[in-house]
Amino acid sequence: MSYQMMGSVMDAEDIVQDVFLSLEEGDGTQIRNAKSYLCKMTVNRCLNKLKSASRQRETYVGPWLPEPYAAVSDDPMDQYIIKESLTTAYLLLLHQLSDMERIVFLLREVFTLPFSEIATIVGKSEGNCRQIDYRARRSLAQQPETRSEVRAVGVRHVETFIQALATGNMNLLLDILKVDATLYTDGGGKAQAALRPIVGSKIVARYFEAIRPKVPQDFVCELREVNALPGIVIKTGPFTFSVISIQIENDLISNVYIVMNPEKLLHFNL
DNA sequence: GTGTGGTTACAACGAAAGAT
DNA sequence: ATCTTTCGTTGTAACCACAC
Repeated sequence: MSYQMMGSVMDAEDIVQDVFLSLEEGDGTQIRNAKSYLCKMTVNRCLNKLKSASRQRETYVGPWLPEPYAAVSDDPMDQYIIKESLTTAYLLLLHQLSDMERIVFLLREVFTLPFSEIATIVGKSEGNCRQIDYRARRSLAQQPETRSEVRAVGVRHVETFIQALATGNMNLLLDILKVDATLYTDGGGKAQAALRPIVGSKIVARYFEAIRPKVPQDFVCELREVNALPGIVIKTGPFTFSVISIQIENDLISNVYIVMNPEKLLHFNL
């Protein structure tokens, strides 16, 4: 939930660690409702971080994408966590909501807390929380579906993608991209990236053609699930150069998300 | 005027309690 | 055991206040 709030793996880990640290310091016996108490601590820390994060995001260069998260183990818990709720598209939609809408929505969705408890956690009236949640759900109603059979197609497309990148034959891309496919690149002003989303299969293919010479010669592609979407991790030596994930619609690629911002790729280098 | 956020009202639903 | 009533919760809409 912390990751869904922040859109950042590092921040989420910091917050969770911080919450557990203060739990150890405090006297646990006094806490009657542990679930609600933990939620409140997490929410407060998320809000604090978001206040400073929103200032930074106002000056963010180019499109902002959530930090990519790739499942690395066969741990069933990881598999559970990485399901549809963490797709890049879904996280992007979540981050279109206001902070309060996102908190109320996630407290309801993830922890299935009653509105009375959510109200005490966020310090608002019960009715207001219901309304906030209702409005959040209405905003999210346009959420794209990600069915499992779509994934198999996605993996095939990712392989084609890698082939196109490796050979430079961008015509391969035109066959698997929707005509109105959109490319989102997040360089955060630190890596070379497009300042606006790129729309149209031909223009997207041309973009990849243009950036191909800039990709280090010794790059290695790893086929990985990124934010529950089929994806590619591009590495040069131990360093992650960029992380690409793709969204499938009607058996074709509708959206391509590329994260090149080195700050968002740090945990891939660990 | 418009958008955003809060309050209030109300219908629908399900669970719990009581009556038969 | 089954039916009825009550009550709390939820989803939704309408309205209001405020900032821009």
